[in-house]
Amino acid sequence: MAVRAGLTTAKVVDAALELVDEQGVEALTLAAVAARTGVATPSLYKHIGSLGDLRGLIGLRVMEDMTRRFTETVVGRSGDEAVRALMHAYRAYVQEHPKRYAAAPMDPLHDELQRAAGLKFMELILATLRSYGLEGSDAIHATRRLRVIVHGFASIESSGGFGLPEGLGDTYDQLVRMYLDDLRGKS
Amino acid sequence: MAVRAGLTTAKVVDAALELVDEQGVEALTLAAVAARTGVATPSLYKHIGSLGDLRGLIGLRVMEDMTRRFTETVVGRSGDEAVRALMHAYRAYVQEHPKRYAAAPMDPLHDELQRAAGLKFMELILATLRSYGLEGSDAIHATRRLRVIVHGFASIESSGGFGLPEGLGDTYDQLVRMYLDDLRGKS
DNA sequence: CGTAGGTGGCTAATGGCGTTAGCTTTTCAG
DNA sequence: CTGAAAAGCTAACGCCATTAGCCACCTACG
Repeated sequence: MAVRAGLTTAKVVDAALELVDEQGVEALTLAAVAARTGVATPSLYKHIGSLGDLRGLIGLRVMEDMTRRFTETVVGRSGDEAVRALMHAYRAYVQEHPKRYAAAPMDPLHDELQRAAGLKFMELILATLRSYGLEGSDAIHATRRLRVIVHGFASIESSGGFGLPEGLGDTYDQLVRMYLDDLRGKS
Repeated sequence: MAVRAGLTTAKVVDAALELVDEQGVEALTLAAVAARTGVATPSLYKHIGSLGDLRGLIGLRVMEDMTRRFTETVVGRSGDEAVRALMHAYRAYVQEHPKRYAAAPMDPLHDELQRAAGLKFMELILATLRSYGLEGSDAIHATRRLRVIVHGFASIESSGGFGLPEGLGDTYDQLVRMYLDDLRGKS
């Protein structure tokens, strides 16, 4: 009689991600996800291996989501315009999902599950910088510098780390300009 | 007969910080702190209000420790030399205590307990930038930019977020130079 | 149309944790 | 020397993750 919930791993991740968006990573609990999906807690184990696994899946999802959006943003652009678009898309994503950002893996390359997604993101940055003709380690350093800036800003902003929200857009514009000036000065 | 442990709040924080340094923030548990201090778990409540409080105290301690060290570093220097010293001291601290950095509060200004320490750190940055003669919001933006860079780099490095450790010092040097070039260009 | 097996759900139970209550013992001020 | 505050303890509760074992549904195959 009673119809089944019809869960899948993807639906569990969906619910978990909603929960994180609404209440933050600390609130991510199997009990809460089970309640949200209308199932008893142990039933989740039919779809995920553990809470740690679920965290990994959420991180993967976020990373893929970000990379997909940023790719759409960057495609068809080049040079400074592409870099500006990428950096602003990064901030916009984190502003839209501030709680979620804390669930994004900072070291995707060291996780078997997330490695492919991490590489894809790295390659997106490299591709965005292509028109600057950077070679070898110069390209790596430039990628790292960009990542430091976007992550540093997003990390602080999403956790309310800037005292006042006033003029944050200006601060970010300055960071983007600083990065581009530096990039041009080296090319 | 049996001699008392003679705990104090400070000693509890000491033990907790050691634990964090050794095993990471996720391992911070009242049970573990109790074991390390040779006391039963509930006894800790004579010295702290809750686990959350202890986390706040640890964050405060780290922030004060950082500010103290950076102040020693910066005192007696000015201009580019001071900024370079501050930024490198920041990285050095996080390299020495990578796990601990995850326990540092990112929004100290919004916590009653940590606010004073957060302000002190902010003022240290402002003082370090003093010789550039920045006024009003320019000083705020410059402070934010510096914070974004040092936190962004330290955060990624301390969590193993850079694929390879190779050339990380070069990347950081480039970031410092980029920041200084930008600062000079604007002054 | 039926039936066997796999799949997805359930309840019960375990162990670790934070926290509270209430008791005992140490310490030390007067 | 004494009494009370301070600092420890044990017991107990509830929440959580996880495991074991059970049952009902769905489906593929006869």
